[in-house]
Amino acid sequence: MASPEARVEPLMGQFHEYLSRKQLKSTKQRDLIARAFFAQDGHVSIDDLLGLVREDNSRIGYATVYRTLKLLTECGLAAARQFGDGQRIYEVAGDTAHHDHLICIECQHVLEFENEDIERLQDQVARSFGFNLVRHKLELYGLCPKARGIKGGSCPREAEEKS
Amino acid sequence: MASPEARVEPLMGQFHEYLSRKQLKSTKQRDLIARAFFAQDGHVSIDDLLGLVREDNSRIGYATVYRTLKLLTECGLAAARQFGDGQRIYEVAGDTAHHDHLICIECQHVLEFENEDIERLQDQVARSFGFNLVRHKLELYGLCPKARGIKGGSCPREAEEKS
DNA sequence: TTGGTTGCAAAAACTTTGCACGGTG
DNA sequence: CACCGTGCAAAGTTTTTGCAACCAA
Repeated sequence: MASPEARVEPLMGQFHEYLSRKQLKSTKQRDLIARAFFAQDGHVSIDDLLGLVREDNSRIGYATVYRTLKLLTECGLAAARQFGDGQRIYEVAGDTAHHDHLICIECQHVLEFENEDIERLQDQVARSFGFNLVRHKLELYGLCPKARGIKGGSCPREAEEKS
Repeated sequence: MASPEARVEPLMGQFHEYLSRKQLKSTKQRDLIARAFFAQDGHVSIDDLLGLVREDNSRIGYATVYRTLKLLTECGLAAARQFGDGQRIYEVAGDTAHHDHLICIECQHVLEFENEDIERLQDQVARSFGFNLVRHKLELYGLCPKARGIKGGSCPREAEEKS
């Protein structure tokens, strides 16, 4: 997967595209917040993000961060999460928009895949409920060949680490 | 999957076991709340749950519901979850494996669905990578009929609130 | 110019906590 | 009986909203 730095620009592009499609405006604040968000590797809380953007512009307030994150969520570039009883956090979801994940529960390796048939069915399901599908998240958890004990089966993680 | 009714007793058993292991007490309120929670099919918000238990005992307050749900989370019988920007909701642990979610990004309503074709394809995909599929998580995000501006289109959330 | 946008502060929503009383072990 | 749990209300947190000034298109 792309490193955090490398993905920032493409994601900014998607964000701007969404803004103009919706006739919304690009502003310094939105850009600053979105950029800081995309550059994060893992999960960010509102406070984290506010702290980051205030390094650049100390006058930014919570409201703008909340509003921008809401926009990012609407266009599928961010996803709200909550682990346990902790506070709400956001994660970059842009890279999950067009491919899905296959995760080995043994070695934790994550493979990405795409499958048109599944996407088509997802669309059908959404339509059958009267919904217009915007994005999706699909995660498959299973055992990789090695973990299954297949002789010669390789663990995708090990195979990759050699490179 | 076990029907909601069928699983209540075993889960109550686990809960009581946890309580006694931790030297905590069983009380009418805890039982009432836990039972109502386990009997739910999908997701429950604190408010839903409070409403349910108040049918039986109108003097129960938020605090007790929060405290009980915290206990249930600690012992792994409940999981806090958050879809989009909506409020925190809880679901019965282990209940996520067998249905998927369709979420409106406008009104935050969550519908559950099952689709055998999708599941079959997921299995195929996993197999094509040499994986043995154990479980999955699929979330579809879109706009409900009303949010799409369809005249007469109803928001699932509103439709539900009438009942 | 015409809206959408921002920052601030106030309001609302959501959770947690302190305390006196009540109930379980 | 000792102590944990409960309900209530108050306190804390987190998130949203109203509004006048501002800024991008």
